[in-house]
Amino acid sequence: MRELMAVTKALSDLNRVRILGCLQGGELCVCQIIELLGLAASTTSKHLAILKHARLIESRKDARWMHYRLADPDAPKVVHDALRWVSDAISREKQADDDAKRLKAITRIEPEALCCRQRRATTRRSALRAR
Amino acid sequence: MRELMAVTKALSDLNRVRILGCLQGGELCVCQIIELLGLAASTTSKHLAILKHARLIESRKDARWMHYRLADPDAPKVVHDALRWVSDAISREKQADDDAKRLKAITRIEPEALCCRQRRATTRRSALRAR
DNA sequence: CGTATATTTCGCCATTCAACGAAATGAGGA
DNA sequence: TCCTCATTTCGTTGAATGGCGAAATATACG
Repeated sequence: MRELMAVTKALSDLNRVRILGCLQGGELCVCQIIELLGLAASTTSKHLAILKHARLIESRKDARWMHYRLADPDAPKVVHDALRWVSDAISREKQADDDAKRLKAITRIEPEALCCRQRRATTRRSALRAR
Repeated sequence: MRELMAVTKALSDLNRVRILGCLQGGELCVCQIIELLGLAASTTSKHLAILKHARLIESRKDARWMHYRLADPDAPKVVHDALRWVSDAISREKQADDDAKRLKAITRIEPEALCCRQRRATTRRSALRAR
């Protein structure tokens, strides 16, 4: 039951469902997910941790970058079936379309440049606060 | 998306998932669900309202009694598929077994007598507090 | 009509959770 | 080794949620 509830709780947040939707197109770097959701890096990281804890997603570290992807087929049946259900459900949502479009634009930017841009944005915010 | 998130949020609570599990055996009276979960009537009613709002369950009023059952097959696809997924997942959980056993005992009591018993229990609690 | 009663609604409290920024971590590269 | 930088962890805050009892609602029965 623990496992099942971890999955349902993971699915009960819009931003987490959006993440799953976007990962259907293949694995993504954290900075790309941050950009897509428009949330703080720390918040996004937490969402990813919750999804991972439910075993809905898996991760791969590549140098400084962390990539996330949907769970492999060898995941527990509960997880696999959940993923199938939610993927199918999301695909019929307008939000998924919009996200896919935005994601397309985001993936055109090199991850390197994207992170750089995000860094500048947060630095600017800090500077504003410090005044 | 609204509809999908209503479903995932409805599924994100253990007691609500348990309710769905028990309704697989057919419709139940509210007092039977209250007895099974061991929660206050008001709390149970709220859970049922959330499940109904997500369209996972439907209700039928019979005189003073309200009966709930799983959604009919003509429910939206998201709902129907969710119900299929969660039903399958629950069926493999020990909790479902335990609940089924307890439910069997509960359904042996006439609903009339069950409500009566619950009423006495709350009255007694109120009396204790009033001292 | 008025009483009894099954369920829901309301108001409250404690807990959980999503969001943030700051600090910590850890992996490259100078 | 020290610096840079992508990501995570930590601590805090405000909003949402689950729990309860009391009151309201709605239905049957005298």
